[in-house]
Amino acid sequence: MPTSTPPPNARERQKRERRLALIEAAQRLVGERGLDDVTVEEISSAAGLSTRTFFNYFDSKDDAVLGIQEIDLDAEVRARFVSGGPSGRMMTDLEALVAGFLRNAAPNIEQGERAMRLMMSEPRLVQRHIAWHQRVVGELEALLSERREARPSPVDDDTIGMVAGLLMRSSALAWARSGYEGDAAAHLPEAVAQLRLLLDD
Amino acid sequence: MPTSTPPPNARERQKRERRLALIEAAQRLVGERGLDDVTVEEISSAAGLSTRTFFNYFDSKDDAVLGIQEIDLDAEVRARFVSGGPSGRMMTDLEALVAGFLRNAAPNIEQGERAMRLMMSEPRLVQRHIAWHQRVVGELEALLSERREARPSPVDDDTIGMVAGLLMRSSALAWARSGYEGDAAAHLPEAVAQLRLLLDD
DNA sequence: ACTGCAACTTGCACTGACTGCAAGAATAGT
DNA sequence: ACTATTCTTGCAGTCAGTGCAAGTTGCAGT
Repeated sequence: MPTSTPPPNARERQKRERRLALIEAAQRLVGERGLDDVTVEEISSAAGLSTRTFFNYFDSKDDAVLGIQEIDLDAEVRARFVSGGPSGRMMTDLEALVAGFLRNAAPNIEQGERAMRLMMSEPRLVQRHIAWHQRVVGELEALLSERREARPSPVDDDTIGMVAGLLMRSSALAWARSGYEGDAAAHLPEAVAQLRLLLDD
Repeated sequence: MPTSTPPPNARERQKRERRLALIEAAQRLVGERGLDDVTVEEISSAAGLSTRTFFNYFDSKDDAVLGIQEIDLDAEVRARFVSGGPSGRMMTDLEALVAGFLRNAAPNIEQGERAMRLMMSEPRLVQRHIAWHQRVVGELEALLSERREARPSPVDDDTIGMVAGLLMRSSALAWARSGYEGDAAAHLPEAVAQLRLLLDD
């Protein structure tokens, strides 16, 4: 889960810093007192910003706690997938794509890990996290449309999208189970293996 | 998606009728004007109840629109699963269980279909629907714990739960694609087939 | 360095989903 | 009919979230 390249100007830099500060404040306060006992006003204050500004950065309180950010996929990974690659087999290529998405799921590993820990005790956060996966799946479906030109698949897009969502969640859970070793993408093979094991049972 | 047996006394009967009335009002109004343009007050009014009472029946506005109800699984289906059946193979038995859940996903087929239709244009409803699936998965995990005594599986509970969720959603989408023929449970085999097809690709 | 402009912050007022409380109404049981 | 229990409702309130406009800050060009 590497961070993106530092932005070029002061505005962008400030934007990024403020974002991180809001996430940090949100995760800390929620970790101390629980999701429902922390207000947006408190989070904003702790980050030195106004409540109104908070909502310039995040759609909702839960998003800040999760550190949810814009979907950003490496252009090379993207290009390869839409051209029918890397292997030409849908399941294998889907794994590569999911790994690409997982690598950019949170601003940094620490905040990603903290979000995972908070999800263990806050069902609403899980739901919000899954909602984010759904947005990724929406992006994926656009890619699938493009890919169909190069390499049609007999599987419907909904199923592919849902399996992608499942793999993302499963990888994150495997990461948690490992004690947060490496990053979530590193645990994707494990998630795939479990899925195959179940289908064979 | 059959309805449950009519309840025995006036109180229960009224409760059920009010619930149906709230769902009907919610679905109609949201269908006409969109989710964000309809208030809880309007829904409650249309059903002849107060806003305060609305929340005695549903946790949220979205739940009413979706017609979400308590998870209710047939006792026989439940008993068979926890004792290691019906076939002894996890994937096959999971399918039977998912079919059981699907059969009781909405108060009646009409309201289930209307919920599906509304989800097509309201992403927030999709998310709420998936959240309900998560609750079902929570119930499933309790069953898996019990079943482990009778028949352990090498697959972790999270993966099993997620595949159950995927199958529920996939069946519902296949039902929609068929023009709402039969019920969602009837489309489960199709969902399973698509999943297998992807894993083989 | 100065200037104009675009982007961003903030305070403010407000909406609507949702909640706790208590009084009154409706059902259930004897 | 009487009593106990359950449910409805009105009310007051919280807080997440939103639109608006005035003020501030960065940026680019001269």
